[in-house]
Amino acid sequence: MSGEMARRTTIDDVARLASVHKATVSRALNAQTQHQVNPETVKKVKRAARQLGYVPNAMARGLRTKLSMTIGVIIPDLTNPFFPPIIRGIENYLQPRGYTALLANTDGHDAIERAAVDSLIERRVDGLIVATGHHGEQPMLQRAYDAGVRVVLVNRDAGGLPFPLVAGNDSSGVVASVAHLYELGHRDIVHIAGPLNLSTSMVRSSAFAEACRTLPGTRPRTVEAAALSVAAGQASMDQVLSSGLATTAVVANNDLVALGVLRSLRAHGLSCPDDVSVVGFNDITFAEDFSPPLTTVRVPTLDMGSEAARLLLASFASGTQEPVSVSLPVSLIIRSSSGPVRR
Amino acid sequence: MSGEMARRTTIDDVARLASVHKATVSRALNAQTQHQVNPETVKKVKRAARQLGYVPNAMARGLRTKLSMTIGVIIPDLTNPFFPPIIRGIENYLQPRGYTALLANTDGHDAIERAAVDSLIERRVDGLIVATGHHGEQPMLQRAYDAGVRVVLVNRDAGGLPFPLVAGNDSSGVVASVAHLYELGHRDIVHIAGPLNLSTSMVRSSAFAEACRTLPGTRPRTVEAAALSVAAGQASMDQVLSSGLATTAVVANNDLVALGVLRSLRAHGLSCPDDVSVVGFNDITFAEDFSPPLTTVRVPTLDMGSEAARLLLASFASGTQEPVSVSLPVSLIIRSSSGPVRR
DNA sequence: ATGAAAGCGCTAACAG
DNA sequence: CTGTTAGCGCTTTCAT
Repeated sequence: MSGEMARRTTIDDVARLASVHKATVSRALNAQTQHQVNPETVKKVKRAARQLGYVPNAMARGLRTKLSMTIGVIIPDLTNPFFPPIIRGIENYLQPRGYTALLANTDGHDAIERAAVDSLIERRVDGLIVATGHHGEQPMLQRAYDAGVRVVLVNRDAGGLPFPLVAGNDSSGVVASVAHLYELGHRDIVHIAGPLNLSTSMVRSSAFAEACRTLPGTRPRTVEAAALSVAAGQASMDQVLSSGLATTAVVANNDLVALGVLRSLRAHGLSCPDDVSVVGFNDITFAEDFSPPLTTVRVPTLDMGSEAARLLLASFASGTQEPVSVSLPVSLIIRSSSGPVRR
Repeated sequence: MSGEMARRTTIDDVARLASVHKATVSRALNAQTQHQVNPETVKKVKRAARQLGYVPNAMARGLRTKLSMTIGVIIPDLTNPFFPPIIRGIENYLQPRGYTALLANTDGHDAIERAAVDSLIERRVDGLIVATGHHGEQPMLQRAYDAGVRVVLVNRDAGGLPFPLVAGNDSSGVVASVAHLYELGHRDIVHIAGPLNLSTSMVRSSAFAEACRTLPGTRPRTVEAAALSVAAGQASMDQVLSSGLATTAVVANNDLVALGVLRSLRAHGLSCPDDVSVVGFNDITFAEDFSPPLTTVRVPTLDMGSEAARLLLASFASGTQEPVSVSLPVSLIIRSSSGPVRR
């Protein structure tokens, strides 16, 4: 109806109403520089700003300061309950420090990730927190880094890139899982690994093999799931069951895969844990509500997020970035999906 | 180590390398204006841009064009599996059209939402998709609208504001739930409503009351949960059970609340559905994996998201915004948490 | 088909 | 303590 959209009020409008120069308005409205302005003037300026509903233009400011006060966060799959708490941890750290997180969801698709990184660089994010690390993306992240964008990896490492990584201590989690099953009498243990281009899959499957090696009498086996999804986990377990080989316990790469295992077991008329014990990884929300409640490894997701953010902002302050790796402790949560081996 | 961060390459750098004026570079690199440039020149410019790794500065462009090509998306709770699919629906529509979604998570907290909206307006988002609608936020959204930001609401309506709304047909879902329980012989049905400042809570609890009114012999009751969370659902059900009043079925405001009900039942040594049947709402991921698998109302979340985005972009094109409301069909998904009333 | 010039809204020297 | 000036990187008239 109104036809024209009213022009947004600018710093000049505020300056005019307050009868000062726009530079003074800028100083008065900025916490950093406010002290260089007469308190009376500050009050006058703020009143004018409020009266006009003035909201500074972040694009103009960023263009001038070469700072966007924005951090790009790249997530492989928002529908995996593992990631939202990490995001919250990141935001918890960022928000009080004046930074905003710009989320990009890649669906695990490489082309989407490329486009996302481009879009983030266009917006001149000051840094990047990347949860999609995998082997084969060197060029993309390297380009980001060359563009002056600091990078911190979270959860997953990226092959050969000298970026800091914040992750849970995956090995110790897997070792604890295997030991738990061993104590319950299990010897025929299958590991359903994730795609092996992910560092977490590699680390966990190595830890699995190593743990079994130290435990006498185990007959370990490893199967690689096609993806980190419920469907892929179910398909892998279907395959394990139809192989005919004895299997009394499963260590899954993560909870989604474990859930797929649970579904497969049910579809085959098998009981968990009476026929097969299952252990997951991550302790996602709802893991305790599955049928049966899932034994799994709890990872401190909130801390992972905030620690990654902390490392990133610290690298702004120091100007340098050392590839320190932070390893956070994990703990085995024993629920009902694991039990004594059937005799 | 390197001390200085290399200056980002600008359009002038590209112009110099290609031996043309920066205006020509701008035209050559922009799909809209590319046709006004000699094809040879375009090729030359693109080669230079690639060689320098040139990435245009979105802040500079936005400052000039007064378009950020960015849509703010305000979500109450990212850890609720109901919302990620909506976000994906939004992104699916936005991305191919050159827009980027800027996510803001409010944790259902009003102050955080206010800060988020401010931050989005500072960044000059072209529009807002709001999933946190509730009574009492008029000033905030009104301010956004006055600032030239178009708004579309999704899932929840906001009291009295003339913004388009995209939602599921909640009434029909509740009616179907109640009818389902009625057919199973249930008469003592409790509705655990969400906080009544949410439109969805109001709509669903009215529909519940109305449905029971048309069904002879029902003894309906309604309890209001303190929040839309598992914990609040569990607390409400604890309260219902300790009231001593007969209850054979529960219609929960959403799946999180329903999950809390399941936990409460288990804690009280009651069986679902043998002692009490439970119906949820939304059909979140994992609802089928709960113990027992949850009977619930499926809402087309992906479609809700993309439809909201479509409406928003349409309002840019038309220049006007009519408060059309889109109501999407829902369907009752019957699983194992509902069964015949115990006799 | 290309170049020249102006300006989006802001902050940061530099004066005074 | 405040005003002046310049310029961040881009697009868009307006010329030519």
